[in-house]
Amino acid sequence: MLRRRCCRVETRPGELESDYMSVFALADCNNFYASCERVFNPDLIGRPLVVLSNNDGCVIARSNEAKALGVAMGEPFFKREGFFKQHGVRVYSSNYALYGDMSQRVMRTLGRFTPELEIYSIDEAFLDLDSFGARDLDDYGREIRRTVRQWTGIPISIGIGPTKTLAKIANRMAKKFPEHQGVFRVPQPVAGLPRAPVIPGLDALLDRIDVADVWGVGRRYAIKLERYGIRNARQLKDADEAWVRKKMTIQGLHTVLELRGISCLALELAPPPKKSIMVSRSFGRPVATLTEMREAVAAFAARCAEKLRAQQSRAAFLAVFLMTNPHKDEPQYSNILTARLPVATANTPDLIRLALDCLERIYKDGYSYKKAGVMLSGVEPDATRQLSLLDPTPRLAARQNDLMRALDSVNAKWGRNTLHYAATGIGRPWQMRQERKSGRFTTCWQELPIVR
DNA sequence: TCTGGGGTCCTAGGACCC
DNA sequence: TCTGGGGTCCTAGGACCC
Repeated sequence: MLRRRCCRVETRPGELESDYMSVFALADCNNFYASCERVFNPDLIGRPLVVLSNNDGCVIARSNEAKALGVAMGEPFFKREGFFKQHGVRVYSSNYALYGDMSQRVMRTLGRFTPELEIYSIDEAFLDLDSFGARDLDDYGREIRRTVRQWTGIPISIGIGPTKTLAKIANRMAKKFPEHQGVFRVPQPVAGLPRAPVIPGLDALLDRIDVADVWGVGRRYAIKLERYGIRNARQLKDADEAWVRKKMTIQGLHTVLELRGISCLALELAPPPKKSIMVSRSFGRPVATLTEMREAVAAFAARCAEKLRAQQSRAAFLAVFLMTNPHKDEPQYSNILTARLPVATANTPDLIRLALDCLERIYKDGYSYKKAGVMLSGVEPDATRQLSLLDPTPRLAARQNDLMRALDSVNAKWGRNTLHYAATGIGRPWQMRQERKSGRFTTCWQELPIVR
């Protein structure tokens, strides 16, 4: 998920809207998934612990102790299983119901400290601290951190700075060096024009940051920059604007300006609705029959429809794709087919029907499929949708909407898939493997003992 | 045996039109 | 044989994020 670019600057250098008195904080949960597991199993505190991706494929979160053992992000679990046993590393499947709920608790807590909060990802939020300039911001940061820890059990780090990019860097410092006790601040500009703010100590700080660790610089750009002798954040900050614009597009230029203390990326308070929606999974075991594949694809389509309705939108196009396992020495096949819906819709049966249609046209017998998915595009908010001659009659539309609303509210109350379409299957043998999942500590009353 | 899922934005280039 | 200039729209591919 990435909602990064929302500009406050004009793209032509020299026409910048001055905004250099902003103060951003980035609150980031430490080893979030690992920390969530620990909240409900204190036994894990102080032990090496990893959380695995879907299907228990690879490592996607590590406690500090696991990091210290040299466990890398993204390592395939099967290659490390022996090592984990040997070093007593505790291993968990990902438990998104738990992490999602813990995330909400953290975000609600953070919301008490600022009127303006951007939830950037499951474990990160930007806070607008503009109006707290009179306070000691380091002190305020420590108070936020203490409160989140106390109310949710989750440890966080806080980085503060005049731009989002600098707040990100500050957060890194807060995490990396324990002497800062989880809070680090890049000072506000003390002088200078809006186009050239003066920030004390900035060069010395950025000199210590690898260019690859700058927000917006990925692996590819890091390699490219290195070729031109740019290895750290200070060198990137001082790079020529036109050159950066050419080599890294407008987004790269924004990163450079942000490093200088010129805010280009505003806070996004309400996430804009998604323009495309995808649900895809790798299967827990290979799927080799059309019957099973139909269930899986129907389930993906149904989930897409739920996401669509959750953001009050409809989709005009639907695509189905499937693929075999490229890591295996077996016959390979993959394909994708996109189709237009007669009218933009968020009605689950319509989406399932079209998805199954597409599937039948690309499915080939004789292969073991590893992964499949459904994608929706041409997604528009209900309110602005073009009307069509093919639209269902108002009466039918109202009935469909009522039915979907009822379905969604039952599932919201009693848990996902309490009510579902038969086409999506019951046994679901293709479902993800998650053999090491912790309990649904916060979200599932069904698992509590029933007291009579 | 076993290698995640879900997004966004930008640019270049081709098709097409006048 | 000669063979403009400028605009729009769409798609593919490349980059990024967590």
